[in-house]
Amino acid sequence: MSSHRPTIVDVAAAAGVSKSLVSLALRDAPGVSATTRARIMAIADDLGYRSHTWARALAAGRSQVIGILLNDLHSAYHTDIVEGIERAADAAGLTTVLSHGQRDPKVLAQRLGHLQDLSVDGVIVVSALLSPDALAHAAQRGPVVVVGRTTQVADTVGAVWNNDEVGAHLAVEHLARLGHTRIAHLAGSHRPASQARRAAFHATMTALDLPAPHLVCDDTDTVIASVRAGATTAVFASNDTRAARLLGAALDAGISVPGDLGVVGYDNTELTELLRPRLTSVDQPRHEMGQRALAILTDLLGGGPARVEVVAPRLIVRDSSGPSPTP
Amino acid sequence: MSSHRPTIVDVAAAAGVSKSLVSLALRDAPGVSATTRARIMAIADDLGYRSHTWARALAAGRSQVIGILLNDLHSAYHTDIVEGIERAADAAGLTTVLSHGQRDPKVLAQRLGHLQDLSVDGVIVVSALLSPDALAHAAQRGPVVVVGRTTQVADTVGAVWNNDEVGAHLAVEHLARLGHTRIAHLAGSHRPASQARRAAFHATMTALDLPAPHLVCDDTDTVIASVRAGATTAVFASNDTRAARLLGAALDAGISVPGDLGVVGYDNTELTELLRPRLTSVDQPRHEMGQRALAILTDLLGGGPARVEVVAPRLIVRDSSGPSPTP
DNA sequence: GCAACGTTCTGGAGCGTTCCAGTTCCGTTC
DNA sequence: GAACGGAACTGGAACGCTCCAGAACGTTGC
Repeated sequence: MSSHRPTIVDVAAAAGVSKSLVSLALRDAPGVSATTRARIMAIADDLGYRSHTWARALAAGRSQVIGILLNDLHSAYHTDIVEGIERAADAAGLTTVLSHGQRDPKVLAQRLGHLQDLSVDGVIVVSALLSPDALAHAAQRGPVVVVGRTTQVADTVGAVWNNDEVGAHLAVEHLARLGHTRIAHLAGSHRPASQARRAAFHATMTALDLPAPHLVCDDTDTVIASVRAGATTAVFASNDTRAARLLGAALDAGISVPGDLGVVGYDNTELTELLRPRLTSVDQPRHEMGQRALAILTDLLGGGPARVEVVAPRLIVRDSSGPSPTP
Repeated sequence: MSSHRPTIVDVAAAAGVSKSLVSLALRDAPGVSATTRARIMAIADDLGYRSHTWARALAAGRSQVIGILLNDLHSAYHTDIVEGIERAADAAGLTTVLSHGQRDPKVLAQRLGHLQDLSVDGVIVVSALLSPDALAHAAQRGPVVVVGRTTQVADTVGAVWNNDEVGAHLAVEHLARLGHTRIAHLAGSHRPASQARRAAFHATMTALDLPAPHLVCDDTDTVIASVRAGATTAVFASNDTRAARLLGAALDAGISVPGDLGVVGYDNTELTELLRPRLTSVDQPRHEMGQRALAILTDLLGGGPARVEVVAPRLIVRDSSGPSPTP
């Protein structure tokens, strides 16, 4: 009645072979006859044997486990990326564990450390909040890939992000094509992705010859005031949550969307379908980004160089963007 | 230029003491003089030593890591619970790792197995999708606490959930007090929590002497049709997402909320503030639930019995519920 | 009939840590 | 000055596994 978790030694004893052979058999390694292997497998199963991941890792030097660190769990955006990673990891026979950092760079860095303490084989950071320094530092301990735009870092860190320039361009062009000329940008933080979207907003406005000044601010009230004053008829928001807040504020202010105001978000989260009007948004291919991140990581594990991949976004048109009101 | 991660042996060599002493010093164990301890600490720090969690776990038989399994990452509801758990875990000096099961009982069971393969000290399951059998089975391998209502299981599994009866009662009573008599229930799945809410809906309707029949269905269209027919003026939805869909459908159908239709959700997720009108909802004390789950788990680790705790929800009134339209 | 070979299997060392039973050293006490 | 006791420290076994060198055995070829 030993309540002990069975080990390969137990299996070996039951099968009348050495523990080494059990190890080989269970790992599908060559050098074990088919019949013996089958017998060992059956006995292991019978005993309820499960391999002890970390004992294995300790002995083998690899754990076949990768860590995923995400910004926070609240974000609908990050989770699809995680799914992409996990699907690819499953296919590659890797296990994943998650951790998250509550949107706080300090916590993120700490959790990244914890993850690496577990001696996972590598870490994928799904967050743009970690400084290049922190990433480079972590990369000294083990392979690191970041999903999310960063200012370019040490070439030891792999990265995947979407092309924010293209995304912003798609959004603004779409609004312009609907006849809007007074387009504002509801901007995000000062992180690289937001910066890029902001810069691309300006560039596109200029390229399309739309009349200056181009209103850019990070504050809903200012935008609403501008709409009321007739100085803005459409807004490109730097993400869906901001767009949702703007939508709420517009309805509160009696501004009809898309009648008086066209709105385009970014990230194509599930919010887009829950809000009314449904939100036009720029979609990042999140699953694909996750897959690519894992591919970069496995290459890194195989001794390859860290590379950066940039994927293309596309615009999903829904109800929040319509023709410009005739002036 | 050994790129090797430093071990206690390296630290011991550098400090000119035995590895045992280093181990003691780093763990703050007694039997080390203050000066030696300080010296060892300094040297460890210097070398960038970090303890190898799983080697430690292997030797000590405990890892000080607990696993958290969640339903899926998309759910705004679960994430606060996780935060509650993690905050408590931090305070208790435990590390956490997450995993999730994509809303699929099969995947959940598999991930639960993976988590236990990592030989974490215990697992908290934040999902109501796992069968009592699966939970009991997992509990044989190690301590398990579930957050979310389950039909009562083996007394080896700890549990926390909110009092759905009280929650449903609060919602219906609120609507009744506003003058609604024709209240429908937009029901959830057949899981225990939904069942309980449904049953409590009926019980409350009866207790309040509201006229039968009490419409219960899980389909938005039917509810909308009933509102159109004048047979329903208010809806208690089994969760916020369902309520959000109903809100969308109502607006699509030209039904004004709360004018023609009062809506109350459940879970008080962030959706409640993003939607218009803002959603009245029943709040579960999610942080508290997470904390309690961890408390139960640590008691379990200490050899205590598994217990079940039920916490009280409360109603948060917002804009989606207003006085009944005069008939 | 014997060497050479391939296949299957074994024993022991080692991964980084903890734990336990000692050992050493120093200050007290009688 | 011998005996004791406690604090500080050490060495080796153990945790469950992998890896490697080599043993055992049957086949093949000459």
